[in-house]
Amino acid sequence: MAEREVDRSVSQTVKAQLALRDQILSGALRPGERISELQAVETTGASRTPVRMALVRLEEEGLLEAIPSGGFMVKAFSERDISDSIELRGTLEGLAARFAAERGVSSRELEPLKECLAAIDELLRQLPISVDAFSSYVTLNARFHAQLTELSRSPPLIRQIDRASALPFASPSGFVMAQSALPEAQQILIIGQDHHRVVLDAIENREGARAEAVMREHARLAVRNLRLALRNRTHLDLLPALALIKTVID
Amino acid sequence: MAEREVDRSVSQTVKAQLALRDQILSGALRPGERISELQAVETTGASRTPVRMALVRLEEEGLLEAIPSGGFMVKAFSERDISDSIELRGTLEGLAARFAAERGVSSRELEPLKECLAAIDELLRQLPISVDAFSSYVTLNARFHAQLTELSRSPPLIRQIDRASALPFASPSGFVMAQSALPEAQQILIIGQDHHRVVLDAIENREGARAEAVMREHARLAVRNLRLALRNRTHLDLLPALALIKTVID
DNA sequence: TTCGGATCTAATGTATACATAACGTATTCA
DNA sequence: TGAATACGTTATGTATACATTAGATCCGAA
Repeated sequence: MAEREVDRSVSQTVKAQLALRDQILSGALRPGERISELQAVETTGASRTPVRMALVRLEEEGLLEAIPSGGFMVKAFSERDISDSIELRGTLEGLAARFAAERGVSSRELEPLKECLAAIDELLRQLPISVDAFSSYVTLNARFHAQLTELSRSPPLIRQIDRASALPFASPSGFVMAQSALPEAQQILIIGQDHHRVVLDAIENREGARAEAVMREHARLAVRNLRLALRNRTHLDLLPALALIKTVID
Repeated sequence: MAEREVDRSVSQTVKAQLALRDQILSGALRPGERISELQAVETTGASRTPVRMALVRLEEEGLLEAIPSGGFMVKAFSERDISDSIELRGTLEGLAARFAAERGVSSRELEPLKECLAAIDELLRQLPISVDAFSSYVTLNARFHAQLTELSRSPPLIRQIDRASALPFASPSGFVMAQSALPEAQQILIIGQDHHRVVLDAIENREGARAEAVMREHARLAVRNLRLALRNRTHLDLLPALALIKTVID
């Protein structure tokens, strides 16, 4: 085992999980295909025990499906599955926003959100938006959503949102990069940012229903992105986990 | 290993998972307490490998928490955690009801739901409700909720609802038995059944918003049950997973 | 030629041995 | 007497050997 540098700081289980997830998302493992443990042992460098642990975790994560006779296979997702997952995430984020609004949030807690908002404003100031700016947007957007979720101060809800966002195509920034080449891209970013602004305003004014509705609509934006990206198939390579999408017969 | 009858039809992993879950819910393992693998090996009869698999699954299920330095501990829940979990479940069921209403459901698909409804009606006809009837109600209620979830025809959503209902106190019937001794019990059952009736009507008429709102309110009924049960501490022994609730200093 | 059965192979499920890290205790020094 | 360090014990993380089961292939019979 001297052939491979083993980083002792991370557990073999985590390493195997990351490696397998990469293989799944990159398409090296095809949907419907049974994952061979022995093969995974070879590609990840971990032994069977941590590999099996990683497989169980990836199943819970939603990327794998247990085969009744034993073992796991890569899950396949339809376009409907993906849009439903996004709407699901939006519904949960809506609940988080409502909790935040109803339960009240101090201006101190709101501070980092507003900083995030201002940073995105800064990004959008210069049009047209560069690819670098898109990349920065993805980071800031993810941070905004994470912080917003935290505002609910509800550990069970935060946990569920994290789980719902674990599917790469369901995450808040899942389809942002995919639109970077689309003509509608800049408009969509501007609209999305307005959603961010409105939801903070609603939370600040303790308007629960408004905060919830806006977050739901915000997720719908991602669904629109998904549709656009699948229609204009030119930049599908920017999509994460494209390999998991059941290709419609066309 | 002749000392213990091993049923080969179920995997050791599943057996260990069931046994450990029982121990957690019955309070044999206390919240905050580290779960010793070796001890679990002795009590479950499985060896360390399946025990570890079971522990990972129970963590994903939400009953256990990973300890940073290694191993797992039993999770503790506050009253707020539980009511949030119920509201979370209600929100997801609301989404399922809305999907069903918006996407349309054939009368053939609605049939089993209506049978379930009629069976509960039959139960409620005779007042006061016996303990046996309560028990039947729990079964029928669980079936109704499961079938309703299926109506959404959304695998990702069904999956999430199942996960949200895995926590025993968050499940649709989690607090039904707890109220069996309360004076308000019969009213609550009657109201709950009306929710069932209304949500089916809404779905049949494709009224998405109405179906969603009713299911949310329906979950609120469970929250009220929780509050009532915790106030009247006489029949707390009927509660599942009571042992997991952080006792408020009183 | 096709269907059924048997055997063989290879996979997963399980058990256990080993290594490493963490925690507790005891002893020593300040 | 208290605190810090070192050592020992016990836990978890990992690797691997073994067993059992499922799937595939091949042969034979109808």
